[in-house]
Amino acid sequence: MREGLGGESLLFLTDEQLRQGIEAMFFAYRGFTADPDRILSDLSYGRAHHRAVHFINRAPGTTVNNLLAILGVTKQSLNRVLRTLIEDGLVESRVGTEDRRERHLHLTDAGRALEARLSDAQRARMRAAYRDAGPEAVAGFKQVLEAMMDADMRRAYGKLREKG
Amino acid sequence: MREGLGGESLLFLTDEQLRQGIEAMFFAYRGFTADPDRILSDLSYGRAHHRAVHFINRAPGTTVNNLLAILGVTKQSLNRVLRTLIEDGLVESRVGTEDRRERHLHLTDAGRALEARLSDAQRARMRAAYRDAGPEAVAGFKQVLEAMMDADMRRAYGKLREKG
DNA sequence: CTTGGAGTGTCAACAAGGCTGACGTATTAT
DNA sequence: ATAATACGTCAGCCTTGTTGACACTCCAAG
Repeated sequence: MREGLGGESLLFLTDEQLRQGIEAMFFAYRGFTADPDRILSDLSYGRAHHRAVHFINRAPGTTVNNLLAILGVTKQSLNRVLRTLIEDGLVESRVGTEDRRERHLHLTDAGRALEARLSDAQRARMRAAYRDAGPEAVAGFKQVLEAMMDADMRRAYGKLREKG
Repeated sequence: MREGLGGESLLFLTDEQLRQGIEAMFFAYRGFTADPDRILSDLSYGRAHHRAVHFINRAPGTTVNNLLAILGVTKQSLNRVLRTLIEDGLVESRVGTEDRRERHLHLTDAGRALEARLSDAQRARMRAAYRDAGPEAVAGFKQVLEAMMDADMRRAYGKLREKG
């Protein structure tokens, strides 16, 4: 099996290398969420609100069930977040026309404004990291992350990429 | 500024590319924590316990303050986790010899066993992802993650790498 | 037209794991 | 002596996750 790779070095698969990757993920994820978290705490929102707003912006008109699957939480959990966002006028819930049981979610202008604010903060850090690392590193970064996802999340991710 | 990079393509810095990276981080982090989370929930432990055990294993004899800085939580939060780990005989807290105010943390045999179990699960996924992506991708992956960290976390990460 | 099931919303209760603030107690440093 | 440090702990609050139960609307199949 190792020989099947044509004798190339497999040193990048040592436990120590893997552990470094694990720790890198941990520390990097903290940085990844730090900037939006600061903005959110001023508004007494949390990460769950950010995630909802992000994916509603990404796929306007998405149904609650759809969002549930992407976010991987229970409807009760999502509903609590969604309710505050609707009350605060950031999200609009429209009864479906084809299937009137469904609620289609859209951002209001205020919602889009918040999304942009959060996105900008998060993208600024990503942009700096991407620029520091360069295009080849970025390609590798995405490749590893995609391989790390659960199969169903990889599918969801793929669908979102198509839309982009 | 763009010209300063020698005219190379900067398409990897578009907002759409950045957004894909953001979503990749989100989905990948879920996969990253999924396997240990399953093990932990059977033991009525959480991610916080995993993190503590991981870093105590990584830097045996570390002090509480040290761990606090690495984990980025309050001492009250850490203490709650640490207390259960000590009660359950997974972690040992030894009074410092030089400075007797300090408590030095060590894993017991049982603690090491749990750490290994969690590590193995997490590493298995990382190893699969690394192997799928290949060594060049892994190098890029780490480069981007490191660039994404806060400065102080990058320092902490560097220190841990030296030890490894 | 009735009935089952899907999609949704909501109530209640609970737990993990963050947070702040305050206080106590060794121990060390000044 | 006094101040600062390291740690533990109590109390209380928040977000965000969980289960379980129940009701409502609406679609589709019988």
